[in-house]
Amino acid sequence: MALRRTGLSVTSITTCWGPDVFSQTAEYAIRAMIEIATRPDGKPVLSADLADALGIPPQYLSKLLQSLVRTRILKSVRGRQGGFSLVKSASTVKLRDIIEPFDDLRKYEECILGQPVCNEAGACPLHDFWSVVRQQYLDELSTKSLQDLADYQLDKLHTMNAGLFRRVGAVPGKQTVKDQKAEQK
Amino acid sequence: MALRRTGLSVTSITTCWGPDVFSQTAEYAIRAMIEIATRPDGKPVLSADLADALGIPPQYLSKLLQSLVRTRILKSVRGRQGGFSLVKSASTVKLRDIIEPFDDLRKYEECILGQPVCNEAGACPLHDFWSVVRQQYLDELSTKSLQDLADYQLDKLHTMNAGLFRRVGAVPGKQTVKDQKAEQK
DNA sequence: GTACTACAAGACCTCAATGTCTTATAATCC
DNA sequence: GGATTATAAGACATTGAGGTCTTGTAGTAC
Repeated sequence: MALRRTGLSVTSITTCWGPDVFSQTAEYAIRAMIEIATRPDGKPVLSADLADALGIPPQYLSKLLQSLVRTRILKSVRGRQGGFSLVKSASTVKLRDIIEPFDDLRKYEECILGQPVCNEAGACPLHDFWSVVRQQYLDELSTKSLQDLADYQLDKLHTMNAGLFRRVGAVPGKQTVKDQKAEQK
Repeated sequence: MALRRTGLSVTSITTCWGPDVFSQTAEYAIRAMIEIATRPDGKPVLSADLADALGIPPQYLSKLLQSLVRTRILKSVRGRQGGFSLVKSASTVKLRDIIEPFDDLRKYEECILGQPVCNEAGACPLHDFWSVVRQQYLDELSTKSLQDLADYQLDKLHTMNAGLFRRVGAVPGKQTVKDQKAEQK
């Protein structure tokens, strides 16, 4: 399964790393939104703090959050006491709202085998199977809210206050970027 | 959803085209295998003929098929009367066998949200949902055989002898690359 | 109003999947 | 055995997602 290289070139077809449900960008967005939603108070969160807590490249996260500001599910405040915060309640933000700015869901309307026409009238061999799975996925995106995700995450953290997660930003006493800078002085 | 470009660079995060179930390469492989399996006789099929019938870049398809020869689900014969053909019966070739050389299915063991640990003990907010969908998908890969896919395809072609498919290679009288060359002379 | 802080935004870099080009090699027909 | 046909395989080109760097701009504290 590993790449087989001889000299400078690839002998066989380069092995790809397989399918992703979300793009890397969308995955970052989901995790960041959950993190923001689980912060106890509604205070704006610094992009750098989020990046630090979640292990996401800071600059990249910043641009990503700006995109979400543009789609009106986040707002940003500049200057001191600034940062990113939710525009509306987490329960009204659906998973789909977070993903759509990055992953084109129209992809799911296309045939899984790339046939130009694939519907009930003329389907590809995997149509029946895929149409079921696809619908489950799309339903989940439209149904599940940010609140649901945040609740789940908080519940987990409380019941098993453990070191299983790298992300502990929601835990009181978490060291922020600001704290670290203060220490260095 | 479209790319927003100003001058040479991209203003916002480049919009990705979303998730793919199969990589492009694996998709090609599946379609090629179905095509080979639906050829009436067991005669070897030319790579160029397949590429032509399926609209796949010929050289790329050639390399891809060579990979499948290496994994022993295809065999190739050089020279005249040569081409690619199945090693064993289509009913013993599972969808998984076709995909695995290209798409790393271990990807499906990982967390959909990229958390280092995500199992029953400590799950991400989407774990319950995703573990169901994932299993359905993996089951389909392990269960469905090339014969199933070929039967489905042949059935469709017979019942609705229509112009809905670009691929008509299984239809008797199909013009092959060889035919075209003959015409040009 | 000046210094500071934090978001905003475009240019640029990297890498892997995908696709193309060219040459080598093997099998068959005559 | 020589011409022909078709696979084999490495080198090279392309493209877009992901990621970094640098500079600009806006808001706040004092």
